[in-house]
Amino acid sequence: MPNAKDDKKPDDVLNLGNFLCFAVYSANHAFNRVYKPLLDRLGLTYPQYLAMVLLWGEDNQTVGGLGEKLFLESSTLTPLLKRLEALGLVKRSRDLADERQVRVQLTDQGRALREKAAEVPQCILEASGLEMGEAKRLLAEITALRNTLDRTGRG
Amino acid sequence: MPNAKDDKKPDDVLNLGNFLCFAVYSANHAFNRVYKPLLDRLGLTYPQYLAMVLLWGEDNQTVGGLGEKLFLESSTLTPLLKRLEALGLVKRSRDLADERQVRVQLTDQGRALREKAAEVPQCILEASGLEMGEAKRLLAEITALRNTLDRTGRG
DNA sequence: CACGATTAAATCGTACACGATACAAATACG
DNA sequence: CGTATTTGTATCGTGTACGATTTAATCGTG
Repeated sequence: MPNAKDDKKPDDVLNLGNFLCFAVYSANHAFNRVYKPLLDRLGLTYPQYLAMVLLWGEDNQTVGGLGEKLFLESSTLTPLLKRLEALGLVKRSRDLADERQVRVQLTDQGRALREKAAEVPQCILEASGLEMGEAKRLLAEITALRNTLDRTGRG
Repeated sequence: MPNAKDDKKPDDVLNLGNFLCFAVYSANHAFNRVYKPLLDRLGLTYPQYLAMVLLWGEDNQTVGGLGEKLFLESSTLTPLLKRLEALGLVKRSRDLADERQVRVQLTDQGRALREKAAEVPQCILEASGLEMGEAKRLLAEITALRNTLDRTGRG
């Protein structure tokens, strides 16, 4: 009788369906597709929406501060924020005390968009098919996974 | 004493840390960063690696077949596969029976790369900090979530 | 058999996403 | 003080990713 630890076929190891990374990768794409029609009505892309959520929570953040929370580099954020500025949702200006930093402020239009975006989270939760409790548990597990991976990826 | 269901501050709803989508989004980026140094040694990007995994499992697939498994459009896959072809890892050729389809075949070099890539999944599992059992459970939950989202995103 | 409809890839335009690099402002330190 | 180093953004090049469109091949129906 084969050992329970060794009786996997070699195919199992390289079957994409068994890749946790691929589950995450494809779930991310699936979220994107669900968000798309909702965000189209706001004129935002998904990463732009995430940046706006942060700014709605705390205005006048620096590029670096936003990048740290979003796990994004300035090479990604700078053009994204410029697009938000071109849309008239934010204003970017050098910090007077430290001119290396750029601060991002919501415009009136940017603040107003918050109302129109209010229903989005509920729509997403429904699309996930999860109860609030399940969603929170899964959220905690995936966040913990991300933090572990991130320590490896940087340490 | 406030009702347990209603005593959340409005901020809770728009706190990025409570977004399941953001957990998935950032976990995906974190996986990418862990994979990068491993895949650099193979000369592959992460999506290219996923495509190769599928081809190692079943050679001679069509572009559409790969796209269905990877949840990617031909507009994404075509250039990706052209890069794999330029690397000498695959060959692309029209299906003789149905010339609309393009079939992707591994070259000897592409097959050989499988050996060098063999240790990758184990490295990733270790980086995730999860036991095999935990990883499998999480995999199943995230896959189920993706499938639910996907039904909404398309239906 | 013909011809409109469908299908499979490819192409194009826009928007992430990152590493490498550049550059200016701020800090450290002799 | 004045220069070396560090820090915060921005820029550039490469590679996804998708929707809209195009093109060519196949299929369906008359």
